[in-house]
Amino acid sequence: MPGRRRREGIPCRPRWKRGLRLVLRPSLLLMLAEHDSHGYELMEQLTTLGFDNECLDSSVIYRDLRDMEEMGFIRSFWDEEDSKGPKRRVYQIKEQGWERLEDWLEGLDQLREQITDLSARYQKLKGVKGKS
Amino acid sequence: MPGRRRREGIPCRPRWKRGLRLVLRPSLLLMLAEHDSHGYELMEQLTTLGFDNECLDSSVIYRDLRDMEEMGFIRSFWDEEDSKGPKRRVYQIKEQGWERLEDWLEGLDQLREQITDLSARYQKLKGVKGKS
DNA sequence: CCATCTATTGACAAATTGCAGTTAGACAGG
DNA sequence: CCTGTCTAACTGCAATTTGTCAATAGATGG
Repeated sequence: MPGRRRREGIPCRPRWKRGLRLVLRPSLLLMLAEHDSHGYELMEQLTTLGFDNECLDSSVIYRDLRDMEEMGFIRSFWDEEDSKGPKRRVYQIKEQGWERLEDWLEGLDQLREQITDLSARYQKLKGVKGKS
Repeated sequence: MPGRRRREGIPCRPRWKRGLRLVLRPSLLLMLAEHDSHGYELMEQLTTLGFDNECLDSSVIYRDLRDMEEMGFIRSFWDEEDSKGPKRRVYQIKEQGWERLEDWLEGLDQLREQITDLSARYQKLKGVKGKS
């Protein structure tokens, strides 16, 4: 009945989803850059990018895809081929999507550096504390 | 009049504030781990951790400090010494704060790895596209 | 006494998220 | 035929988080 891919009643270490969400859009866009795909497949493939399926509600993925379509980064159409099961909405990256992907990755790279610095500073602090 | 540190009317490259916010709490906590401090000082020191003051409304910092106090990671008291200017609320890290800092940094490290993977996969893809 | 800098707080609209539910085709087993 | 399960996509809403603006207030310099 649920129609979604998520263990029920499990909280999923509270607020780290938030961080993961930041890379979700870029991740989806990258996968679409690799090849056209539909929501359900993307959702399953997200594990290859470090996501934990048990903790990601499928509605989030569909919603993000919709949003990205509205923003003009991707386009979609209903799958022509009769694959068994319900119809699939296949997404395809657009030129604007490539540009945005590049932007996003640049931003994420900055974030990565920030984390590196933060971590280094923490290690240094621990070193000082440890010696005293 | 404004009482806050922010250029007015400047949008600040739209959606990357969101990413920065993810490291804000850990950053504040780290700075407090280094030494006790008050909101205004912390705000100014944030540039040393890659934040852009022009893009961060001070109310955000104060709010986060308050939240962290409520969560039991830090404590605060009004500054006794008569430094000129208005009174300062000085924050101090608690034992629980050290623990949480460690947790947060661990989470951020995972995020860093995720970004690294994502980036690598993008570079690989560009390589393939370039050669064809 | 007026502007400016330091310092903190409050209030509210807008955006984001989590969670649960709905629809629906296909297929397998009893 | 009925039931359950898997695939697939979508909707609605309450709760949380965030962005932005405004208010307050001591001190200082002209």
